Amino acid sequence: MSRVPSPPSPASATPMSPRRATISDVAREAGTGKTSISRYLNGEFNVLSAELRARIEAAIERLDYRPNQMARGLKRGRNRLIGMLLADLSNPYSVEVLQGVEAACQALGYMPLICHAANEVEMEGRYLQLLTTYRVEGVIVNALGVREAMLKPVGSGGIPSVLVDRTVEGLDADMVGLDNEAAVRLGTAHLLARGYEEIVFVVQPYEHVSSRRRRVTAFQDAMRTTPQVRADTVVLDLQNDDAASAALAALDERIGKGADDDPNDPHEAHEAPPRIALFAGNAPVAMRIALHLNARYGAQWQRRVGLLAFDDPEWAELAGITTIRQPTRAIGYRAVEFLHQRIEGLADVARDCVLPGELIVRASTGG
Amino acid sequence: MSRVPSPPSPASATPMSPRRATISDVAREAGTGKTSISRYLNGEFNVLSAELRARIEAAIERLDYRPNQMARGLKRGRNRLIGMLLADLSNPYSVEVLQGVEAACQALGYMPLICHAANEVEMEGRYLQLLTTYRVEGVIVNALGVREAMLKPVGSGGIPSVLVDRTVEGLDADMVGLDNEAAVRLGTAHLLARGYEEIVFVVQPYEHVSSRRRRVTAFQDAMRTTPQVRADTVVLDLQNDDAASAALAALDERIGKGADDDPNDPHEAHEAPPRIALFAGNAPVAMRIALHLNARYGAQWQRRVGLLAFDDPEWAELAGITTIRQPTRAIGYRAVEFLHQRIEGLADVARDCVLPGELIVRASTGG
DNA sequence: CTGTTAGCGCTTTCAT
DNA sequence: ATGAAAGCGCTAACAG
Repeated sequence: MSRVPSPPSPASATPMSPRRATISDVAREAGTGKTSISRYLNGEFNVLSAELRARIEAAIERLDYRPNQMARGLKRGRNRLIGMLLADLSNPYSVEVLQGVEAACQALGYMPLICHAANEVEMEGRYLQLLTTYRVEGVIVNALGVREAMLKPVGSGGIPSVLVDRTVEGLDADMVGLDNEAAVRLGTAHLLARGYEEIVFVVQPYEHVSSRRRRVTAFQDAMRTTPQVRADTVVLDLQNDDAASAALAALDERIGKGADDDPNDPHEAHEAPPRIALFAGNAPVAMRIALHLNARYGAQWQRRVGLLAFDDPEWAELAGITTIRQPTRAIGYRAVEFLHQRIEGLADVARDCVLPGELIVRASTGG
Repeated sequence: MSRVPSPPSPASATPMSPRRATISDVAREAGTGKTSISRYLNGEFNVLSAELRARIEAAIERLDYRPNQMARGLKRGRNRLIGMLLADLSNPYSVEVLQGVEAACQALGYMPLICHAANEVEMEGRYLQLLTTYRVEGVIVNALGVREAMLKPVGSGGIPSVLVDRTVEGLDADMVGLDNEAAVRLGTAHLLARGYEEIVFVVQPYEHVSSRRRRVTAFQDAMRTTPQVRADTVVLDLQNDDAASAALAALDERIGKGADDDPNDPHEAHEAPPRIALFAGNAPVAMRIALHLNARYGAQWQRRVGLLAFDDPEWAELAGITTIRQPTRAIGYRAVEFLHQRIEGLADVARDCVLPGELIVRASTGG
C-alpha cells in the first residue's frame, strides 16, 4: 500500500490554465533576449542599461511574470528546498520546533518541505525517499525510527542532515536538542526538595528513542544518590491502549498505597501532602496521566499525586502542572543553521548542540 | 524586510555531494537509451522486453537512482505539488485539518507544500507568492486575510484553490468547513436547556473572518427567540494583550453580578448553579478564558460560570469543558478532493461543503 | 520493442 | 552592455 505520494504515477495529462508567462515571453514582450531577463531576475543591474532595465520591469509587470523555481533549480543544481521530517505534529513540541525552523528558513532563504510522519515509521521512510526525489538540499529529522541510512553520515555522500531531539542509530550527524541530563537533574532536585518519598518516571517505550533513553538513564542516575527515596520507571505505551491501561492501573496501585481513604469519596480528601510523584517523560504522557488521574480521583487528584512533566504545552498552565520547558524554537532555529553550514560545504565532525531546559513550578508539585 | 524565502537570492554556487545519478547515467549503465529508462520509470512495461527491463532494474539499483521530480515536473507541466496555507498551526484545529489533507494527498498522489503564516497577514501573502513560484498545481487556503486575489475566482485564470473554514472576500472559490449555523444552534440549545439566564458569546475580532462572523450572527439569531435570556457578544483580541485584558475584566463584571460572595474565599463556593454561561468562538479563546477564570476564581471557577467552546482540543477533556467538535479531518480530506477535481479541469460553479459539528457535553455546562 | 530528437524554463559561458 | 547557444534531467513525439 503506497500511502505517500509516490513519484507522479502514470498520470493523465491535464488542462493548464492560460499558462503562465515564461522568460521567453518576457524577452519577446520587452524586445530583448532571455539572457537580459535572467540578468535582471538575478539582480545583475550593473550590466543592464537603465533603459533596458525599465523595459524589462514593465514587461514583467504586464505579464505578471513569476520565474519558475523548478526550472531555476534544475539549471543551478540547488533549489533552496530543505526537508523537515516531523514525527508527530499533534505534539506541541513539534509545532514549536517548526516555528523555529520556519524563522530560520526565512532568514537564510530556504523553503521547508514539511513532512509529517504522524507516528508511522513506514511513512517516515517514504517521506525521506520522497524528499530525496525532490532533491532537497538537506533534511532536518525528528526521527521516529529511520532505518535506512539514506541520510548522510556526516562527510560521506548522501544528503546533509541534522537531527532534532533524537539521534538515529548508526548515523553520525549533527544533532540539536535538550540537555536531557541537566533537565532531569533539575526535575528530580525539585521533586526531592518537595519531599516526595517515591518518584516514578513515566515514559513511552524508549529503546528506540535516544532522548527518552537518556532521560530514563539520567533519572536513575540522579536517584541513586538518594536511596531513601524510592525510584522507579514505568513504560506507558500510548500507541497501545491495553498496555497503557495496564500501566496506568499499576500506577494507581502505587498511588493507592499509603492513601487508604475511599478514592470514590471526594470529600475525604487528603490533608497531608502526597507521598508520591510522577515524572512524565513528555507532554503526551503527561496528558494521558492527567486524564487518567482526573477520571479516577476527580479534579482533586493533585492532592494524591505529584506530577512533573517534560515539555510545557499551553494546557499545563491551565491544569497547574509543573514542567520542564524546552527551548523549542531555539532548537529549530539552530537546526537550520547547522544544516545551512553543511549545505554550504562544512565537513567537520558531527556536532552536538544541547540547550538547557527551564523548570516551571506550578501547583502539581505542591506549589 | 523579506521574511519569507524569496526566490533564490543571488546565492553563491555550492559544492554538491558526489552528484546523484541521472537518467543518462542509468541509460549508459544499462547500455540503452534514456527513452527506455523513462518508459521503465513510468511503468510502460508492456513496451519493454523482459530482458531490457531486467537490465534497467539492475542499473537503477546499482546506481541508487532516483528520478528528479523537478525535472519531470518541468517537462510534464505538472509537479503534483499543492500548497497548503495555514493561518495558525498552534491551533489544534489546523493540525487536525492538516492530517486530513495529508491523508487525501497520499491517496491522490499529491505532495502538500505546507506554509504556516503564524498569524501574520504579511507572511500569508508572501507564501502565496512563493507557492506560485514553485508552480503548485493548486492551493488550499485557511486564510488570515488574503488581499491579493492571486487566487483563482473559479473559472477565471489563476491558480485553482479551495478555501477552508473561511471565505476570502471577493473570491468565488470552493469552500469547505463547519456548518456554523447548525453548530451554534446546537450550542445555544444546550445552554438554554441548562437554564442559563445570560449567555455571552466570546469571539476574536470577526470582521475579516467569515466563520467567526457567521457564528456571531447565528448566535444572535438563535437568541432572538428567547428574549428572556440575556445574550451578548464580546470581542476578545488575543493578539492584543491590553484589549484582551480589558475584555476579560468586562466579563468578570458580568460574572460578579448576582454572585456576591468573596471570590478569594474558595470555601464559600456557590451551591446554586451559575446563572451565566460563556460561549467561546474557538479553542484559543476558550483557553484564554479558562486561564483567566482559573487565575481569578481558582480551580472552582466552573461553579461560577458555564463554558461552552467551539473546537475540541485534547485539553478540553481534561478541563471538563463542553465543546462543539468539528469534523476537522474530514474537512481537510474534502478540501483536497475538491482541489483535485479543479486541477483535473472541473469548471462548475464554486461549491460549498458544510460539515456538521458534534456537541460534546462535559462538566463546564453543569454536566 | 527501441532509440533519436526536440524541447520544458531557466542560467551560463562565450562571443560581439 | 547584450545576445546566441548549450545544456540541467526528464518526457514525448517520431522514426525505425
